[in-house]
Amino acid sequence: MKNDLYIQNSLTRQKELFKPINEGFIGMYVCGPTVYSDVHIGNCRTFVSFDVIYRYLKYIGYQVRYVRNITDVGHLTDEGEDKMSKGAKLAKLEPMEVAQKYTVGFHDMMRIFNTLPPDIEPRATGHIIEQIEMVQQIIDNGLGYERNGSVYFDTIKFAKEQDVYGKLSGRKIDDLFTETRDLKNQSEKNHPSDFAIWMKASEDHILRWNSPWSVGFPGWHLECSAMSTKYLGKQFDIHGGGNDLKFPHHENEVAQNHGACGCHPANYWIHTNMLEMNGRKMAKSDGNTITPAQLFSGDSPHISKAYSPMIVKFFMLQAHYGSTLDITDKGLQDAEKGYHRLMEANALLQKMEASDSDITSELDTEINATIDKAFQQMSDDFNTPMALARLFELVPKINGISAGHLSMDDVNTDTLEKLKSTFHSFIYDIFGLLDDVVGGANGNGVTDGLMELIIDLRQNARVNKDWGTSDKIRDTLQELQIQLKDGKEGTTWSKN
RNA sequence: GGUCGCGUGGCCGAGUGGUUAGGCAGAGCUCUGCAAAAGCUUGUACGGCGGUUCGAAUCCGUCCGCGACCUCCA
Repeated sequence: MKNDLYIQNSLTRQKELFKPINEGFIGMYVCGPTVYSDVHIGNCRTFVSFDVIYRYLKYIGYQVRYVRNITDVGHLTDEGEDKMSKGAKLAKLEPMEVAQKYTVGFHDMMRIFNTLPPDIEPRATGHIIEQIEMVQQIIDNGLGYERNGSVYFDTIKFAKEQDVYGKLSGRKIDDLFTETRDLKNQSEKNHPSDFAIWMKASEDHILRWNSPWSVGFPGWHLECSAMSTKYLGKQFDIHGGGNDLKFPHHENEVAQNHGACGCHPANYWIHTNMLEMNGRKMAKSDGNTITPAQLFSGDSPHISKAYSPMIVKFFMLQAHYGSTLDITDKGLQDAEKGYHRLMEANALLQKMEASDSDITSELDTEINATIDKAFQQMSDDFNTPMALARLFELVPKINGISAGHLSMDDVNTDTLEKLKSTFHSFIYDIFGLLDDVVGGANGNGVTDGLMELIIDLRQNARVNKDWGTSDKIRDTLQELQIQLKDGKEGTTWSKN
């Protein structure tokens, strides 16, 4: 089952065989959210993607330390104003109040999507000392310079000394010389491509700390370098984030790590791609956006109905993390049906009893081959759509056995167990889906009991050919979003 | 303008130098009191034009279209 793992490495632009620095252990750092507003559905996709990666790494037996930060300082807007204090002024709240509010909201959303919490979730404001130390190291190594209390990273000197800057984001250093965008404090810098690692605070800047250079605050890119180094070491295995962070954030992070520690921080860089809606980038400015809450409530002009978090998650899993994914109402509707089909097949499967068979049939061979393929494809750069496709190939087999079309006698006892554990592992352990579909799955005794009673009454009516009563039960339940399914073995139910 | 990526059947979305992705939708059939669900069967494809090759949707070139990034961004 433990196939070799291959990862598409953004650093080399190649799919590479994964080899951890320390056998059996993985250090993974993922850039977390800036907590100055409600979490965006695009953020959710990124963190769902990395959750699946985290879960799979653990599933195949690694001990993983997953570090995902909370950015609560230093992330600048175009106006040069700190996002935290900007939000605070607008809402008349303390900056940390704003950070706290949206951090809690973020955690709630991550829980709703059933993602696992990271092993360490450090905050930028909790690591000011580490960041100041890193600035000092960069200065000591000759790659940082101070101007009027702010400290800048010397990208030109770094680029001349080592052929590193620009490698990750595929930027040529020459292009950096032609950068023309006009930004605040640009004149203080030796060169436009230099970036702040410590910023002197202006009078009205609320978030500020003492430092050897000025009362100020750390540059945005610094926190990730400082915290990844602190918790994972100077060199670790995987660094992840949305691909919009490649430049400048990740590129600058790499520069800082070189500047402070003289080495490249991560062996494998994983970048997730963007979520679009109706073929265009999501943007609040032109209304082409939807919030997680709107998806769950259906309260948006872009969708026709509500979609549960698990449907949205399943929809995301149908695309590879490295591809852009287009949210459309139709796409979500299709995902809903597919998700139900998978969960219902799983419910049937988990109830199946083996028939003590040890024969090797064609069906048996096919099931085993498909299972192996599913894991093999999941190990090929975490290809969730391919793994899902393999599970869907197995669904007709499960339904076929259940319907009596295929025979359980053709399935080896061991194979059935393997099939059960494969479905369970993928659905719950690896994809992190929850079952909000199949009746009885949530262990709600009262509901299950009532449903059993209703199904029993309807069955009596049907035996007596009292179609009026049986159809009334069926139609009324239908209105309550409960679907009855008459099969050979009796009637089951599920929620729509 | 620069850099990178993409263009697959009605829709979404994988993948590969020659062999079925998968989901949803469609068609036919089976089952069913009628349905639903389920099962079986089935059609439609790789942006245009060149090139490499025994063979390309898959490699190369070019054109067209789309998107992302270029110090707000997951």
